[in-house]
Amino acid sequence: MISLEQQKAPNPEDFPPDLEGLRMTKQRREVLAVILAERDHPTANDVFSRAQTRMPSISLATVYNCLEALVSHRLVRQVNFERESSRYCPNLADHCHFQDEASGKIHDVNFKKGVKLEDILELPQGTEISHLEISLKGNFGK
Amino acid sequence: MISLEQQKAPNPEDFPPDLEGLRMTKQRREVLAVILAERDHPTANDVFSRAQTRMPSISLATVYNCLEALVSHRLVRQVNFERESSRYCPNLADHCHFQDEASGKIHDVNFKKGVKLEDILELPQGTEISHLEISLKGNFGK
DNA sequence: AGTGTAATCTGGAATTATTCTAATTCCGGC
DNA sequence: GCCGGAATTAGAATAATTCCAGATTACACT
Ligand SMILES: [Mn+2]
Ligand SMILES: [Mn+2]
Ligand SMILES: [Zn+2]
Ligand SMILES: [Zn+2]
Repeated sequence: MISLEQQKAPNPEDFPPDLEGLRMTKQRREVLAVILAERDHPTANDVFSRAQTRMPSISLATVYNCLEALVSHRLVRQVNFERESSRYCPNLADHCHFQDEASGKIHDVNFKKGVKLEDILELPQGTEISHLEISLKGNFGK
Repeated sequence: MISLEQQKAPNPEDFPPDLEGLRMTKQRREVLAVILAERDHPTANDVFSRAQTRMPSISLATVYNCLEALVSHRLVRQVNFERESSRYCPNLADHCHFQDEASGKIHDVNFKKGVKLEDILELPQGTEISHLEISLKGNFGK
């Protein structure tokens, strides 16, 4: 498991051949390394450009394939803001996203301790949540 | 203001000439009436088909224009689920959306009384939220 | 090492929701 | 009734993503 505290860019070669049941190909390693290297929520195109610097032959279709594989194996999170292009996030902790309207930057926002969604939403008995996305926009303080 | 409890489809002619500062044209009335008539979160295309039954000359571009006008004047809410096409909702109360994976249906979900977002999220001092979207998927109970 | 097989990768075409454009029509005020 | 701006329209354009079909690679077994 890759720590989020990790500061320097991970070396793609360091990933085991099989992560969470996903066979790690050269391209998947590179895409994952790109996403872990910076926590700026890049788009597929951003990932493509960055991956190309070390792997000039990678194709955009492959980046999409890898992202889909990584997301479905829960190694990366897909982040959506309204109808903008999807972004990708290496933070696997429960969190949501805030886009600062002035800078365009997307910030991770954690839930306060002990908060459960069932506590704040009027969900009928027996509801099971399989997917949740919370997206905020505005002026991010500090 | 149009009540949400309203059961029968509203007559487009009943809307005043100016709603929330938005000039109500024939097409905008029709689009709004379509959205108020059923609470099923139709897509732009759904709205287009329905509007055509009473107004065969309306164009899809106009439906998009009207939706954008209605949304930006807060008469209608735009609802997004991941990368699916946008849907439109007449419920102006604070609420979020739950898509039942079995039926595909989208349900409105209210917040419990007295819940404030600041209570559950770790937002830095001075943050101002201008837009918020919460989308859930799973098995909707009941 | 060599072979078979399935998975993956690739470049380009296709898809599709949405936006843009430019011409026409409409509307409220004079 | 006329003017000017706003709205509508059909169709073209855009852009993110997905699909496709052939080439490449990786793994399993000999
Ligand atoms: Mn700010
Ligand atoms: Mn159900
Ligand atoms: Zn994140
Ligand atoms: Zn709704």
